[in-house]
Amino acid sequence: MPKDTFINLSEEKKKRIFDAAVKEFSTRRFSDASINQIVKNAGIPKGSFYQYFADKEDIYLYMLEEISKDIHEIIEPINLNSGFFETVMQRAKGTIKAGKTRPEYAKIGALTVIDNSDFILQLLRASNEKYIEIIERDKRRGLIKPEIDSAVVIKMIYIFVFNEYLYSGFDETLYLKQVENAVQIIKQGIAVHQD
Amino acid sequence: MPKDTFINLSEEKKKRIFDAAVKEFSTRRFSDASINQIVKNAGIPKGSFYQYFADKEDIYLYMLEEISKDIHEIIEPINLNSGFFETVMQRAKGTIKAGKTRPEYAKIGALTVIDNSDFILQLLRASNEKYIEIIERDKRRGLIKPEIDSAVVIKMIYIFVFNEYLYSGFDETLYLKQVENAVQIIKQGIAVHQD
DNA sequence: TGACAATATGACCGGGTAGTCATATGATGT
DNA sequence: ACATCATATGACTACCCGGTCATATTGTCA
Repeated sequence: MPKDTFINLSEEKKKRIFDAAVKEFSTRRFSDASINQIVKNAGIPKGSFYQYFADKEDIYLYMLEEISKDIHEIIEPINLNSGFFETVMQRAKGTIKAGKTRPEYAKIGALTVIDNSDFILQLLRASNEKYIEIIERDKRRGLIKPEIDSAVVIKMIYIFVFNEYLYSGFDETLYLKQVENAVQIIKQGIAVHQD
Repeated sequence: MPKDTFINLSEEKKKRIFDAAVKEFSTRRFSDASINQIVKNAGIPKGSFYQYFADKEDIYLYMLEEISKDIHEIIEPINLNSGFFETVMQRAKGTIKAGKTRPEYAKIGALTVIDNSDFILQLLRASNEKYIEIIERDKRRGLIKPEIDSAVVIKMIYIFVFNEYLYSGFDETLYLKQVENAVQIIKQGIAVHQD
């Protein structure tokens, strides 16, 4: 977490630094992002950065927290009672909605898919666990075949959804259509069919 | 393509340079790979490299060609009459077989998935077209639902198959099991079912 | 006002990168 | 033996990076 010297900064300055971080982390993967660029964009000296944050991971986590606060005001919270497929589509639509007002946020997420640094992998693992739980619940509910490997499904969805956004050139219509296709295919593949 | 000065080199020296390229490109993505590292590992001066190759793309393409020659001696050629799913599994098994004797080759392929540089994207696009054709043929044969978006399927398979190899820590058994699961799910999702 | 602590600052360090170029070496033909 | 040409070489340029640190500035309290 940021140091006290950062916390005590004026809101204006904190905003400037946050914006600079968003700009950099939405352009380059965490691994490639440059602190030099961030300080340049924020208009603060290099030395000051290290008065505020321990390192690159520190400011990245801070940025994610701020984004999380911001995003909750834009998109409706995910309905915890929804099944897995609905949750994924809700998530995809949320990505688009957020992407419309804050395109950078969606890009930050998309860039995590092509970053296999230990730091990013650990972040993703935590986020995936939530979805694994939903799949397991759907299995208990008799909605998803019990023999399906949750981890495989998560990977298919996660990688596809984000990579697609990255490669579809952030074209929302195309993206949503492709995700819908992918979800349909997987749904057909793993759902219990009533015949 | 490499310059004549390279072509004229002794086989031994060419091999050394090829090996150095394989070592570097199997460790870091094309975008991150370092020519300095390659020349260090090959034991040639920096200046010589530029006598042999135009740039990083040049040696990468040369390396791919050499690998392609080498690989055809290891794995059986893909049966052109197979359906899409069999082709994918053949490909996955080929990856493993090649990975057993030449682990670096598989890693080079895996690293392309997390590289979205223009150069790599262009290479992948060409390779994907082959598979799109196979899917289209299966549609005509009545094996795959005609309404399925081939591009979506390709992306699911391609990204998953390679990413999985990257993240499964190159554990062949785990990898093959996961790919089989994924293919099963997609097969269930896109195949025409005889009921 | 003076003293002390908190904060700001950018030059600097050691490391990396791609690519160039003047010079050295070696081979070849006369 | 000499000239010519192909090739070999590594120092060098011009850039990037993360991180440090001595010094300057500002704020606070007595």
